[in-house]
Amino acid sequence: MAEDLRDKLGAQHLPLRDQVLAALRTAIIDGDYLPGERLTEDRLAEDFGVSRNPVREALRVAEAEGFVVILPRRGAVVASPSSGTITDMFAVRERLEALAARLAAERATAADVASLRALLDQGREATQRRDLARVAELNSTLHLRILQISGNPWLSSIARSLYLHVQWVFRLGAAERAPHSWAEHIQLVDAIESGDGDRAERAALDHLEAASAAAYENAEGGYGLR
Amino acid sequence: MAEDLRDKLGAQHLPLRDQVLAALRTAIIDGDYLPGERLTEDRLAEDFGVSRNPVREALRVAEAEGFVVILPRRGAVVASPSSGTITDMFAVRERLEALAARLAAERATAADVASLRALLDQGREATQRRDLARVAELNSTLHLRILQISGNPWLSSIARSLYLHVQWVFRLGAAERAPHSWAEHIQLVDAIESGDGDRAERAALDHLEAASAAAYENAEGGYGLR
DNA sequence: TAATTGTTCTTCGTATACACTTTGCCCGGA
DNA sequence: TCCGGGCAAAGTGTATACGAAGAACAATTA
Repeated sequence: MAEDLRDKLGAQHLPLRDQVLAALRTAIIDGDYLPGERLTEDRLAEDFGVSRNPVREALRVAEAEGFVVILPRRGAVVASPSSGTITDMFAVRERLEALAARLAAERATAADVASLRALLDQGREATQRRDLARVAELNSTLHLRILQISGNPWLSSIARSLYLHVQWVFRLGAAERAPHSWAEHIQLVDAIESGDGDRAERAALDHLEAASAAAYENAEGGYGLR
Repeated sequence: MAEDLRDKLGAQHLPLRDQVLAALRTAIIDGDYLPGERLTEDRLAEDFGVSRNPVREALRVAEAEGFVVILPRRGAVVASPSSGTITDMFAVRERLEALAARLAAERATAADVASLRALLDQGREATQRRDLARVAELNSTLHLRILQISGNPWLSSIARSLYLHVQWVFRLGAAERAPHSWAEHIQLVDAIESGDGDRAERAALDHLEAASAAAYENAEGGYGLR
């Protein structure tokens, strides 16, 4: 029963509210909770096997992150990304990831570049195996790694949050984008390795432009959820 | 009108947690709570005259926003911005506000421009009265207004949060930046009115460059807090 | 001095209570 | 059938109490 989950959660040293937040985020991103769906505190508390307090705290943060909308005295619902949201998110993401690419190019150590190359290798392999889920995961890891290499915590945390949302909207809209983007990733890593900020920024912009276009294609007629 | 009613119904009641969050933010920004200062739940609850629950929820959001740091089982302390923080924040802000200026230029209605001009007028007046606090406030309002006009909610909320932090760091570092930046603001509004995105973006960048330089000057030796 | 123990302060999570709103439903009247 | 009133259920917002566990710090002991 609930104790099972609680024991599992408690075994780790993270506060329950964080566990709940993480679980809530992934549940939303994975589509377990659909946009517009009502999230009552009691239900979440039961789902996660905790009391209302950790749930409430997690909900507030989830709201700040844009995953849920909270209406006073009416409760929380899963946010409903509109098609306009895609445009807006990509407009911001474009700027931020371009900056990240530039900074990464200017600051990357040999070890940093090596870690990126390793990810590319794994990605190539996963692509050959047609393991799309793994490719998507590596894709994500690569982006986050570049953000980390940029060495700017603000940039990193903001872009990371935005990236999560993009994934969410993607998944909602349609199937995942194919490993198609991998060629662009190679360009990007090459540019970062070269240490040429301009070039890295351009590569990032190219990549995002393609990703954005893909997002639109997928989104065609895919957002009738509300 | 139906939506009017609906908005009013729920939105009328400000939950305590939101009031606490707002109060906490401004207390931190105004320096009432200094970096590194410990924020126990009991104390905050007493300070704000509420129970601990709203305080806890506000603290989680404040953490997500970067105003406090919460160490598990140890509690919350006011975040300590380092001098590196300034560089990082401005790097991000530069990109975001440049984008905001461009979008604002492309989308501003006549009424939007008029509201910006009104702010400029009030600013000029306040400057003549040497009412620095008011100038700073108008300054802030102007920036937020431009973000709003940009019509991109993501951009707006992210940049807004960043802007609050910049204010905070400023205030910590030294006295406020003078109305000196007002001339740049006029340039910015002119550019937005012209509808020329490139020009608006350039104006925003110029403005931020100057602001950034000023921040550095002020920060010289001002951040011994950690 | 260094290690150990104990005390105290807090956080973290649970549980409970209750006022107040919102929502949904039933019902009677046009 | 449709409408609106009214009523009950559901759910949030807030307060309060309590216990377990951890961290900090002082006291004690070797």
